[in-house]
Amino acid sequence: PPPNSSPSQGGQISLTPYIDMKEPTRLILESIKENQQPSQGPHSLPQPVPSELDIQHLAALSPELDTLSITKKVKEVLTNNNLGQRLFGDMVLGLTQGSVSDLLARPKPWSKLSLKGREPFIRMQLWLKDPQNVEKLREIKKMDLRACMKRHYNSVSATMDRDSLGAPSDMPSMQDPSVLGVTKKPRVLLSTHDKDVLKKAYQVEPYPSQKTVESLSLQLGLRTNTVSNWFHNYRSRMRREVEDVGLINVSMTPSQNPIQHCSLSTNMHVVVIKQETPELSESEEEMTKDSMQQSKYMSAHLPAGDLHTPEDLQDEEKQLNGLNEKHVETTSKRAGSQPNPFAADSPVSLTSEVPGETTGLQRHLVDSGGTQKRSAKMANLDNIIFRLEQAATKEETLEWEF
DNA sequence: TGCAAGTCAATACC
DNA sequence: GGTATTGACTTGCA
Repeated sequence: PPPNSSPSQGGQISLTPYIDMKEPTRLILESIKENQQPSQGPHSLPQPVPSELDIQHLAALSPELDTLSITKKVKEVLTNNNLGQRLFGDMVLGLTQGSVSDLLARPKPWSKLSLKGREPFIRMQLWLKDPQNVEKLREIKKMDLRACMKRHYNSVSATMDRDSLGAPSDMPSMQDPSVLGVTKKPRVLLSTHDKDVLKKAYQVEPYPSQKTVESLSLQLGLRTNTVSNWFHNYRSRMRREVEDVGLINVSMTPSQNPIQHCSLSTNMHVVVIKQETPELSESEEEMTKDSMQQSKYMSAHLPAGDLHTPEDLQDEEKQLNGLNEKHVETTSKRAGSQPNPFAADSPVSLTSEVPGETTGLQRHLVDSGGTQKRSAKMANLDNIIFRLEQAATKEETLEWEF
């Protein structure tokens, strides 16, 4: 990394925009600003090749990019041209296949990314804008293939040479870490039972004390580090899942998405059940997206306090099993469009700022027709809003079923 | 010191 | 063989 900047987190890059910036960076930034949506076509002009420092400049100075559409486009181009994630990761992003897969499948919204986290998206955007992007990768792929074949040929002949010299045929290759005196630590594979126990412990205590970690590691026969790592990873992945909800639902039709089960905070679950309507009109699909985006918004603003009690958690599985019945019951109980006592002053109010007026979402529903089904949905949405806001003010706990 | 964010890389899965 | 998942690790921050 360059001496005057830090690649990750917290805006440590202390650069003066547009003053010290090298010419290529300025040109690239201008081109990103010009068109924030990814584009690819014959009219694109060749880009200057950005350096590592340029990328960091861009991450710091770039306007907001649409990470979802960037990854969507990248996936499309890679798939259409039969280019693998490994190749793309190696040659374009400087990341491994697993990281590329993760990034493409679960892009974080731009605003949630650290400077370092933004770099791959800058690289993707620049790659998409490069008119020769596919050709370049294809060429590299061909060369790679040839190199592989050459390596294979060499290794075969080397084996034959060894054999002819009387060397053991099972002699380890120099790539083998054991040859270099490095003993590879075998990967820990947690059993389903282990994971179940850890998940249950997480529900009760997402940030376990040292004592809890030790007791869990004893109980499961794992190293304390493994238990701690599991909690770190699980928290991080749960958070990401929450962020995904909005992004994923934008591109997913309700028919593809019968049940949404996600944690809204580290210890709070939301279960959204698709209503059994055979077909949804465009406006109704929009409504589903809207409500999920609202959930996403809320999730980012909800308190991280412990909203579960251990007693409730014991019944979690039962509750999940009986969701359909509960859903009907809850919906019908609240179907009377219950007034929301927190609407006016809640810091995360989703309802109209003017009391008595309908929200944009409500208007949307009214505009799209006044059928009974829509009324039920409106009531259901009221219920969602009401409960989200209750949770935001910590006045209601536990599982939410909509 | 504990945490989040980002990533690697082994393994599972299709 | 390509992609997805996930335990482990590094880095930087508060």
